[in-house]
Amino acid sequence: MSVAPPVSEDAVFAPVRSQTAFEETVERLGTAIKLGLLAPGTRLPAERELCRKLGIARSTLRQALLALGQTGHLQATRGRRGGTFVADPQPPTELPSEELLSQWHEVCDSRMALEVGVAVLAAQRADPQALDSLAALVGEMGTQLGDYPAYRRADVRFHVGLAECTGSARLIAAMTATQGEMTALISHISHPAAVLDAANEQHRRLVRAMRAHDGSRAARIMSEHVEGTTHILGGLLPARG
Amino acid sequence: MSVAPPVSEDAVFAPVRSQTAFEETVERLGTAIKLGLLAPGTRLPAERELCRKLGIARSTLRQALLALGQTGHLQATRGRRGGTFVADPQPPTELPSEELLSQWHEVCDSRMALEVGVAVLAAQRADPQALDSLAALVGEMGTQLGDYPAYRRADVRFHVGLAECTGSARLIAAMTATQGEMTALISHISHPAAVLDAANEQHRRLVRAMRAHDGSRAARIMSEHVEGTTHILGGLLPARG
DNA sequence: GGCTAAGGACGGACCTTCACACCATTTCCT
DNA sequence: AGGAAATGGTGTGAAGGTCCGTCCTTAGCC
Repeated sequence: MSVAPPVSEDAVFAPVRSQTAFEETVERLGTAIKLGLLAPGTRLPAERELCRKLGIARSTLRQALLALGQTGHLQATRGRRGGTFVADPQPPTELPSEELLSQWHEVCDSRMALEVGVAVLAAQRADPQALDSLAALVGEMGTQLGDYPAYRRADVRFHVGLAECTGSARLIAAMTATQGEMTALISHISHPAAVLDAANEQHRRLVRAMRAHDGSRAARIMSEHVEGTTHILGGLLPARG
Repeated sequence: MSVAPPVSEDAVFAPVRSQTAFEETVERLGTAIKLGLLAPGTRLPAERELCRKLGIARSTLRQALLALGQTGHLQATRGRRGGTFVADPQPPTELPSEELLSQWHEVCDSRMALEVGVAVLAAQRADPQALDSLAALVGEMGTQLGDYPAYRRADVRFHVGLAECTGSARLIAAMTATQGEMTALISHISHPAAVLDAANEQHRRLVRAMRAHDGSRAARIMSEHVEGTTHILGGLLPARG
């Protein structure tokens, strides 16, 4: 019988973050819009149907839609053929919150774990058709080295696409949330074409490793890929705190 | 300008599960107790201090403590030297819920991603002292092949210890939650000593890989380790649905 | 003109959470 | 012995979030 090591109990007694249904809805829809997962012009399901899908009351959903409307992310039209539509992208993205900035190291760490884990699983389950889609996204990024917003949209679809290869709804949701945090952190820094090109080369090698179902190689490449972003952020943001 | 692939929007419109502060508190403390992270006899911080740490009202905290008291996980005594103490382990663990059983494949997938990602990060940041602790846990498991509950407690500490090596609070919390789900799923199946021994051999190799800071090897070993559990569950539970 | 499908608005019921004050019990210190 | 201190136990009311049902308004289609 050995003595249990003093496992850090900070995690157990850490603050309970109780997000309301309203907040979570704004977060989810807002992130999907900002990431381009819901393209401009997309029509959302009707309120009466959407609140059923989300498992919340219509009045709660409307609060969220109203909030997203006021920030210019959504626009609603009435009448028979009406609906709620995704508005054109907002050029001036808001600055990352103080809270997120102070946690940037945590964000990068959990991103590292998630992306590497997803890469391994995705490599195991690689589906030729999905790999072709990913390769197409790599090609698209290659043509958008000079247009960062466009590059980033394809980048997000690439990483979320990796999560989709695993077939796990949880991982897709986690990847979406993580990419949302990353976007908030990196959207306001410069992205030289050379940097984007190097990152995209890693995308290309990653797809090759997945075609070979080589999980170890995929993990190594992804680890380096994420490390690249983390390193850039580390040079611009305050040390971990 | 390419056409965006029809990214699955199911993730965006998935149900918003709003957990109350009460539920989350019961979940967190209950999981920590069931996993043995809070050992029997441990004294919790005083209510007035704990509710501050958790960021909730004292009355809300007391609801959770009352619930955990009624299930026999906690016991409170009054007076100057009083407090709330973790009770002795409950021999008859409740059966996993229908909900969890139906999601067992999702649980194993997200566990795979998390554990592999954590293994890579932990290998990079291996701290000799922490590695010694992990090795000690491997040794302890080796002496408990005939006592599954004791083995499992050390097993949990091992995996949570890996997450602690990363230094990321988020990853520690995620690992704790995942181990809680796994415990619920596997506690009611048989665990022959041979199987536990094989799993522990993987633990041993994992520590060696981490000592060498070999993230790729750590990822491969961890992948096989998790796959082992998943395979066993796959033989006992219904196909994914 | 009427039907229909969509967003928009309101009010009340219910539950959770919070803040605050106070009570009961036990131990320690003077 | 007696009071101070630390702890769990209890109660009350306010505030806010969520839900549900109902109705209104708008716009296109037959």
